[in-house]
Amino acid sequence: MTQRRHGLVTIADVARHAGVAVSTVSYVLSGKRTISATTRQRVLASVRALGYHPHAGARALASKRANVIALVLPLRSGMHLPVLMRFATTVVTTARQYDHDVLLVTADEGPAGLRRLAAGAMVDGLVLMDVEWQDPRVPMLRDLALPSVLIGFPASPAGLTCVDLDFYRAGSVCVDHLAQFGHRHIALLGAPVVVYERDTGYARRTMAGFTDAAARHGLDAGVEPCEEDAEGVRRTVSALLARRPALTGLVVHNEAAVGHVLDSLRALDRRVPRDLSIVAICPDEVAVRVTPALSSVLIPAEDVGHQAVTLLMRKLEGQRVPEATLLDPHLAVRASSAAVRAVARR
Amino acid sequence: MTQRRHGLVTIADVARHAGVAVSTVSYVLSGKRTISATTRQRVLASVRALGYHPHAGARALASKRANVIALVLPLRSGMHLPVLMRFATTVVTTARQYDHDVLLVTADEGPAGLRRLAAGAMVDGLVLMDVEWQDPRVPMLRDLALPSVLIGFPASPAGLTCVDLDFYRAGSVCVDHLAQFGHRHIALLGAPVVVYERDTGYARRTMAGFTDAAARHGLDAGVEPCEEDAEGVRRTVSALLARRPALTGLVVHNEAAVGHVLDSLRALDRRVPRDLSIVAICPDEVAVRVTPALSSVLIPAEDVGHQAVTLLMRKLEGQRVPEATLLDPHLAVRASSAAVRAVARR
DNA sequence: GGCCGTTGTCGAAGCGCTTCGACGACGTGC
DNA sequence: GCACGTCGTCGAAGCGCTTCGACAACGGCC
Repeated sequence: MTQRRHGLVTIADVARHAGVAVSTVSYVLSGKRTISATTRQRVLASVRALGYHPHAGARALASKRANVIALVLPLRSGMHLPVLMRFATTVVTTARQYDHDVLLVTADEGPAGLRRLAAGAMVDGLVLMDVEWQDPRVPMLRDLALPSVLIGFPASPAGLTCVDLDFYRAGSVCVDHLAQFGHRHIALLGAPVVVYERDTGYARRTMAGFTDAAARHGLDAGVEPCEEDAEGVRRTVSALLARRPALTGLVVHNEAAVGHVLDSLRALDRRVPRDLSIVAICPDEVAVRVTPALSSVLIPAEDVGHQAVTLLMRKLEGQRVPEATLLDPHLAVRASSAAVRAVARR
Repeated sequence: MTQRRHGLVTIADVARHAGVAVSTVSYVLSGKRTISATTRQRVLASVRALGYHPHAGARALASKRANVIALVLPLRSGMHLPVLMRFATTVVTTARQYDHDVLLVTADEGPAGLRRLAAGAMVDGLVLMDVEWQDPRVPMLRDLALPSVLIGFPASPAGLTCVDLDFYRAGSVCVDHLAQFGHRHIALLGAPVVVYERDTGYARRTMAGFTDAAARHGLDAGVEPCEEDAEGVRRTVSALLARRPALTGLVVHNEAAVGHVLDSLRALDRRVPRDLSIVAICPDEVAVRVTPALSSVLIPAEDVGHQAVTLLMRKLEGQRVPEATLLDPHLAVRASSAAVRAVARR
């Protein structure tokens, strides 16, 4: 367009064009000193006329701020990709609102990778996605001197800034919903055993929320870890129904298993929601893709991503932020849950 | 670690520590001038001792190379996320091998976003993922003066650098496979009608490959566009089977529909592969997740991502690269395809 | 043995930006 | 009417790095 032959439009070009000093242009653009309205207009007009964009490297060098944050993805690939993708795009768009760009970092460079970014002043801060209970990235965070925000909770979050869905309340909300519908015998179909053994934060917290709420309502409740493959689900479900024939309500916190659960119930000739009400904790996409559509507490990818970036920006400005930010669960009632029938079947 | 109290370790620190000039350190690190072995060792030792990493901004400013490439994701969200994610991580790791980092850019800033990156010298080049037949990002690419590589083919790829699976050959390979198994009556179950209407490149090319190969083998072949929802698939499949009862081979190029296709066939009491052989063009994950596992041509996410970055790096070094890079399809034979039975059923 | 071409190193000049201190040109207050 | 802030602008000093030209030191050559 209006760019110079070879190379970029520099702030000096703008200054010349507007007939002011370089520093004046800088102050107009940053707003760090008062500039008269007339001068400001003139400068801004020149900026537009020349199509000026500051040179990121020069800015970073002089200001000691790169205006870039890193989005650090974990190595393992067990998580739900659509949700992760929504996180990522939300992080990017939110960061842009704060005039920051996003550097995509995979954890496979390990600690050295993050250290490189820090030492090279490439980024001003980090957003770590999908943080696990025992996350290898967390220890290094402490001696890195880079502001960071974690999505998910590690075992010892003291001194860090963490954001996540409030899984405890999510568990409770599901139970509350079933209780309101008159269900007295319920179960939580949870993550695979290994997840509990790994001591993963969110699974435990959901379980606690479920158990506490059930106790509060005086319900007959139990927790079933559950594998994710069709066969494993089938076994778990039929064993559960055989053992607790009075069961009428099911909370499913295992998005991979959701489809198989419905298949199994169909195979066992149990109708949803006539014989059994289901509430799931899973991404909305999963909940509406199956038949019947599931009442569910969704994973608020957009909210979490937005919150994470906002918190990080606050930290970059030197403000203090809460260590834990738990986002309220929101229950969407759909076709899979209904009032318990007056007379118990079979 | 060994970093200075406040602020970074600079090249000057290294020079002082090693007892050489700043420029000498620079030349050791870049290799752009011959340096004696002894000096080099001394400098490298100092680099390690101090934990030196060059300041990215300063380097970008002085060298006019940011050592960062942008990964541009499209706005629409119709594509297969796991594959996209594998693309992305491959791009990141490959870029790292060339000492580059990756800036994540969503297309929702539009042309202005890319222009900003170019003008601000934030990135040295672009990788555009999931390029469509009529992609709004493509026109601007031409006057942007930034090296770029596209994943996928737009309508007019002249002057650009594009990488993708060779869908024409993918279509052919599927037909060849079925023909070898003796199938004479086959069909292509393709993308939804809108995709063909949108004139999307890959769908057309697959179709052409399918049709040409079928003609070459003298097969009875037809193409069926197919919606992605369960009901639409069911309709299409039963209509197809009713219309062409002799059909024994099916090529499915519609990853979202794959599961529904199998469901429909099951409902119609057609066994796979006994009554009907299926070959799919889809990500491996999709192919092995269903029962029976599908013979399939996979989308080589890793190869494509790797190729894209490699090509971009070659362009950054001023080398010429081919405009089109088509990756060979690879057929994985699994349970869903078999020799046609000697005597046709029903 | 003087000359020249290498080889290895140095010093200094920027790259484009931010920021600090300086400094006219204004009111204001007495 | 003079000293004093305040406001708006400027010039210059870096930020940490790359790169260019210069230049000792050293052999090889006739």
